[in-house]
Amino acid sequence: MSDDSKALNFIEHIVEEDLANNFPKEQLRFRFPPEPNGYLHIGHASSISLNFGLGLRYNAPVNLRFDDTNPAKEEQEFVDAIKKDVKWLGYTWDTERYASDYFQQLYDWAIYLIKNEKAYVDNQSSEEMAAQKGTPTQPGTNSPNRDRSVKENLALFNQMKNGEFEEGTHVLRAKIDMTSSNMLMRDPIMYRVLHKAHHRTNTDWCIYPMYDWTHGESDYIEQVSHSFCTLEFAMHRELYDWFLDQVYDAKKVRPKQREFARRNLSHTVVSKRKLAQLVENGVVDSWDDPRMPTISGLRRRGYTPESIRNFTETIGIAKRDNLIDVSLLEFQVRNHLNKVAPRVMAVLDPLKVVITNYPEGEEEWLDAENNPEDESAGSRKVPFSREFYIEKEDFREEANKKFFRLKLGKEVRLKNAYIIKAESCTKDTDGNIIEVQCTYDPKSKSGSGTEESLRKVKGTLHWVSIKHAVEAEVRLYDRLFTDESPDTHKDKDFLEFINPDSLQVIKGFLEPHLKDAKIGDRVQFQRLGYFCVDTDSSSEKLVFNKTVGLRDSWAKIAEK
RNA sequence: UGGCCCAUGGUGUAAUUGGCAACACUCCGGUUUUUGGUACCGUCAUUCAAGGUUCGAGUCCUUGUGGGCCAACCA
Repeated sequence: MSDDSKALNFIEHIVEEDLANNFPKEQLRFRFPPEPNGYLHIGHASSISLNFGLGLRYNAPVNLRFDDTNPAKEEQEFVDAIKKDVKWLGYTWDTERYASDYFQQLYDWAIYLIKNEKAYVDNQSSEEMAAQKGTPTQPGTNSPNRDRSVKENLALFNQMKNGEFEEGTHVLRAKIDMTSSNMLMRDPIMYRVLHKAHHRTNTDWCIYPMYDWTHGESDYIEQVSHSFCTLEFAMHRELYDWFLDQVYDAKKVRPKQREFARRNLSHTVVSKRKLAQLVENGVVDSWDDPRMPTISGLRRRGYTPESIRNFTETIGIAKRDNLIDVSLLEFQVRNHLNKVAPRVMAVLDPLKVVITNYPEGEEEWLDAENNPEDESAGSRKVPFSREFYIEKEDFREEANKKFFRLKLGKEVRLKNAYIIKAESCTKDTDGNIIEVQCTYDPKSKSGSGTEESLRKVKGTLHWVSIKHAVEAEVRLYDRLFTDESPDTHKDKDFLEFINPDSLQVIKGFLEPHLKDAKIGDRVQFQRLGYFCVDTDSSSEKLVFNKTVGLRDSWAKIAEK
């Protein structure tokens, strides 16, 4: 998976440098630390690939750690979903950890800080504390409670822990520097009172540690050597280090925080909060709606773990702002599915064709190759008869030379079958073409080896015998947002850019063996794209999702 | 008015740490093809700007310009 010949990203350079400076390779340890307050998305995939990729590269353990310090937002449902997604992506964690496992240790350390006069209880309102905080250009002022005695702080903190105070009335603060140019160093809050049940510790605690107090210490407890997070935490590093300094034992590994830029994908949002809004507002059906950029949404859409991993590898890791074009993601699914997806025929916008010189009532089962990219995939039989469907857009009464498909008086090959010639067509009262009459060349059967079968005709069409067709619901997806970067407009909310046509549900006609398709099966509808069987599918009602279309150079020609 | 981070083709990353700007995608053009798919070939940047150091600068220095981040009892 990690190829030594491949260029290193800046994170890997940092690790290499540490190794070169005699950091013991056996002490390398990483972690992936999601908060269980939502589902993982494509942005997390980068972080997952980075951390687990590092683990694979250096044969080092990687912990899955849930950053569960806020019981108001976190749920077991999310823990389960996150574990499922990481596994599905193909990664294995060393141990499953929870920040909540460390509540007692964190509490003990907090007492230690109080005793060292590095922390104090503040019982001002949040408004008062905010006022004292100052601004980025103006220093803050000290809290009147900053010089409380150790004894008093200990007593108050104990009361906080024992549930004697209401939420919002008391906090424990680190005593650092109210004049620091880094706002986070202006006596940050370590603990707040929250009378809420936690999904793991239930009501054991009513004081909960804040992120900054928890994260670095958790890394330290787990002896994580390198702690990678996104750029918005860069300013937190100073605080991360300060908290570590308070408890650090020089004989142990001292975790190092470094930051990388979060990956932004075009035409979507990559923020748990905003994705949650899409679900709550009913813009999509669920977190795993196939239009969502969540791991579960991509899975349901038909993406493979390999394609997502290859995507994260090709987009890399860096520190600059970015907006990754979805085409890089789409390329990876096509690339993988091209190798593994069986080819089948399906008509999504049917036009009836009748072969006037083909015997009525007769049918033939023709050989069809399952995958030209994979000989071992073998072949199957497809039924052919006098009446079948082709796509409406594959027929025109007349068209110019660039149109290789069926037109009156011209020939076209039916994939795996015969060469046919359009003779005439019939229309309804509105002038819509409703049927095309053709003749076929009986000697032109695919694979028969006859001179006629070897004839070259410019176009080849997919088709489905009407009598044998299996019907299915087919869900076609378009990008969720009309703007390539919907959440970067100062004057407009991202919800204003919702694409109203992101989902189109149609009826498709499939070749018969597809009636046994199972949920999750991925196939290529030839000439159309890759599709997979949706979780809503059943034996009574087949449901397919369009994963991604094939590259379509005809569409580009047709536009001109 | 402060602090921190960043700047390489249309997009995303590289560049043996000072030595011929590379890879993938996209776009455009072509070859092959019983998928207008796949595969294959080709075109597309003197690295934000201006100075400086150097035999030599994407890489180091200075200044400027542009962008992002920083004041939740969120993570």
